[in-house]
Amino acid sequence: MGRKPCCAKEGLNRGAWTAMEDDILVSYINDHGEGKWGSLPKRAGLNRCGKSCRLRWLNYLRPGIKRGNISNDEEELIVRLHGLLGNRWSLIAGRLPGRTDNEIKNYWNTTLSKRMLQSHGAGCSNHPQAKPPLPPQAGGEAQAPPEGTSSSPIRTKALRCTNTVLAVAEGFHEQGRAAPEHVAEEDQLGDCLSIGSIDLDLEGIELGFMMSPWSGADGLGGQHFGAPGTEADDLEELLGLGGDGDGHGGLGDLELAWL
DNA sequence: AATCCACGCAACCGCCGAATT
DNA sequence: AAATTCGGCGGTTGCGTGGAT
Repeated sequence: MGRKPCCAKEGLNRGAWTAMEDDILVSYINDHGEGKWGSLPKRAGLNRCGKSCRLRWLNYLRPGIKRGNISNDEEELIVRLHGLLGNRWSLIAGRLPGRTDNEIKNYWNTTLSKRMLQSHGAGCSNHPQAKPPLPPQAGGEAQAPPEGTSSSPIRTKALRCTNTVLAVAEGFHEQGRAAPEHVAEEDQLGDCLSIGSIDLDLEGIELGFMMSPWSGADGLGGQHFGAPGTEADDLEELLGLGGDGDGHGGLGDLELAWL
């Protein structure tokens, strides 16, 4: 119900994109902008599925894409963010301007996961096969915070932070938001920080996730938020979610703890 | 020189939530 | 309010390439 039939089974081109297809897609999007992926192939004259067009554009053709040569800073950030967020590739990619979720996912699966295994052994909780921190449905409720409490999960929606937003412990509320959609919803942290040249924002990090046992047990990032087993209340206080809603000092502490 | 194998990457698939009708 | 469509995400697959045998 509510699901459109798969468009990829009706004689459409599949597999690797040709240079001509790329040209058509790029010129069309340059003229008409992104969006309307479902009807784009028809309008652009491409014999491709809309999803395929979107993927090609986002992962390869979009301006500003960095390809290859992931720097040490970026790699370190990926490891840290993966420790915090798990396999939320789009969320991680949102913190790495110019990088795509697909690239980061591939990089993790091919390079970093092996390194993690080597350096942490087979039991490493950051292995990609590790369970996601918060199973969305009923089975995972045991780990989820109780409903109706101030620690209900914050929605995780990847938001790009391509604009430089420098937020330090002092006065970050006055700093500009990176994008209109960053205008705070009440359940979002809505804060950015910067590591070197890499901008971060903490929007959408699930509190429940950060409290999940495996994210901080032996991983590479979670423990920076506090010792494993940190009480939810402590984290709420740390994040300023349970108090007066200001969250000012807590986030400052958080940043310091993380960095 | 030929074959095999492992690796990296691009692309596909299925599902889900948001938006729209 | 329910049904439908759209956009996006994460997992997986398959192909091309380079190194080893």
